[in-house]
Amino acid sequence: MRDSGYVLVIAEKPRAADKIAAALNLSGKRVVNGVRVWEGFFEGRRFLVAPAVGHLFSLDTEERGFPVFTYRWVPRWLVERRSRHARKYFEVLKSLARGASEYVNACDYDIEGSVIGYLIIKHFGDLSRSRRAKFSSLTKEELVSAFRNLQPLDLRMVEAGLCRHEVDWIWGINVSRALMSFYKKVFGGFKILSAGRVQTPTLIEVFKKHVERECFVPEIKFSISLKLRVGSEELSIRSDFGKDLTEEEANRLKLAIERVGKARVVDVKSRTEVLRPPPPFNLPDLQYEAYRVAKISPALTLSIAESLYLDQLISYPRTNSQKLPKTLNHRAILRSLSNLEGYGEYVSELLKKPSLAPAEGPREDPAHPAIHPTGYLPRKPLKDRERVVYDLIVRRYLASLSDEALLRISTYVLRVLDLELVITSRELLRGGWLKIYEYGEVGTLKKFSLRLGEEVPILDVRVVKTFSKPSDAYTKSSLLKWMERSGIGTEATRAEIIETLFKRGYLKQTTSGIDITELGSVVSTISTNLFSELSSVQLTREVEEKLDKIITGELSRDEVVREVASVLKPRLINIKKLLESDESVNELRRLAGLNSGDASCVICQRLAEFSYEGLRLCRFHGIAYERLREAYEAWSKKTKISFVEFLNKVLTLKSSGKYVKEVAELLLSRRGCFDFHNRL
DNA sequence: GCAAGGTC
Repeated sequence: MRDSGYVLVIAEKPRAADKIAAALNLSGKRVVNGVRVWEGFFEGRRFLVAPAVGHLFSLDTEERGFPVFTYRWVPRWLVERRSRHARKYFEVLKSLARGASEYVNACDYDIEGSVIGYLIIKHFGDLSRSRRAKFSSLTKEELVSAFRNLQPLDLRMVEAGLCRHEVDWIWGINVSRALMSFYKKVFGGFKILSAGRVQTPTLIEVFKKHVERECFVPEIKFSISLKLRVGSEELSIRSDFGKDLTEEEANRLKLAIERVGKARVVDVKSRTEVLRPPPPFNLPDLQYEAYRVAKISPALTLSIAESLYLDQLISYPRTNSQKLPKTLNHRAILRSLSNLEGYGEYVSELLKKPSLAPAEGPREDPAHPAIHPTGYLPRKPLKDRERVVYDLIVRRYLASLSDEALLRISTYVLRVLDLELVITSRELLRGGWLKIYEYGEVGTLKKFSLRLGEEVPILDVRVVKTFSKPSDAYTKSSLLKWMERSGIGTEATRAEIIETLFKRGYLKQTTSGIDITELGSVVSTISTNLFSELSSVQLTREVEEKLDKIITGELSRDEVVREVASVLKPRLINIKKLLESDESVNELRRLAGLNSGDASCVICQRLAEFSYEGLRLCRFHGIAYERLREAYEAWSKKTKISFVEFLNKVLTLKSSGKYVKEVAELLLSRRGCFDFHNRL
């Protein structure tokens, strides 16, 4: 009976199903219910290949409120509004599974792919008649070999994957619900709030940046600005000669340099720097560059890349790889690209090269190669931003196949008095890949030359007073980079999670970048106070370690899930008690960093956590106050300035933080009450 | 409705 049936091969997505069918020579194409499926014989057996569209099942619960630890897998299209499109794939797999005699999970070989295929077979088929196709790329060779050597179902990978889903669900749903209850109790009304293993550490990172920037007091620095005549040109240069100059020292130095009036070249060094071509894009690199070059947000870049991919113009964009397959026919792609306006000349140069080996980066991805143009050309002109992203991908691909660029760097050491001054000339000797990828970061190019022993006239000397600036606010792009560096989220989800933080009203866009809102601060604070694990990237590391142990058989899914529940449950019960009691509003407010009636900041009414000279200050203004004191101490070592003058100066500086300015204003307004000149 | 992860 079994031999009369067919082997149902489950692919993770339609495009993968097409490739698997092509590799196995299954040419019978059918469209069932709008879904492409493939049919034919492979090594004497009847095969049918049908695609999922990522996860077809989702965790869900019927219980309201929290704590909630009961959940089950349900059809995703039933519970997620934006997943209606998954229904037709769900129905087709369900009906094809009925007639199958055997099943092959041929989804991507990672824990999510293992779960996607497993749940489909479990619900619609028969796990005891199932096997796993193990391949790391969708090339014909790998696929044929995978199907000749089908493996038993990878049940430990499946357990690890199921565990990841359950842990994220338990943390996310419970803490989100707790936050919503908190909001209702303390502020009144319903608001959708959320927390999770990836979004909460990201939110807290923005919160920390907010504190760092808004409590920032500029440092003062004195340096000497020199105008030199180099050949026929004037060159301006600023230096403190490696000394932390006081104002007085700087003034003396200025006079001494003016008296000498010239500098002498005492050392000349020249070297050629090789700028290697960049690797082709993975998704994070593309998102970073699209923002840097064209200010397109990471989420929009992904959605544009997605549509270019669906139009067959580029390869699959949700990849982490910076490598291209050895089998890729670069000449064919180049010949095709040469028909596009703007690349023709450069591409013909490339085609003259005897061999074409793309530069590679270290990042890998088991499922997909780096992003590259397919060689298919746009059938109609691309729209503005589509054109920008496509152009970036094409140029980066061409750059990866190009020659190195060469930079001539000459360093001159000048002596004036007993001090040394270094000036650098940078000249591009060979453009190489920079000719097609002009966005390469090479620094300012400035060419000049000097001989050893030459005297350089000093035309002008000034003392310059500068003030330091805080680190930049995050942008969507740099925040995404931070997530990537911290190892949280995946290529496909990071940008979306940043958008979620905006949608919740936790983050806002300002002229200087991303900032946290009042609501975001409240959620950060509660999360830090009550669910500290969720507040750091550490949770992801621990979960990953445990998943690895499930894969090796050292731990079971049940053990891991139970442990998570045992950590969460008492705390959820505790906060629930607070939420149900009428006397606890003040304690709840304290946990959120809000004032609790008795002790509030004299500036902003938040919970007072510091007290200085009888001034009650919240954590923000308290930190700002401390920073002001420290900064004044440093300033007064360098320049004669009274505390009042210092405060007034801080108020005029753009880089002073908001909380710092508020504290400075408060102190100035109360200067009659405090004798702080001497106290500091 | 709430996560994070797939994919359209």
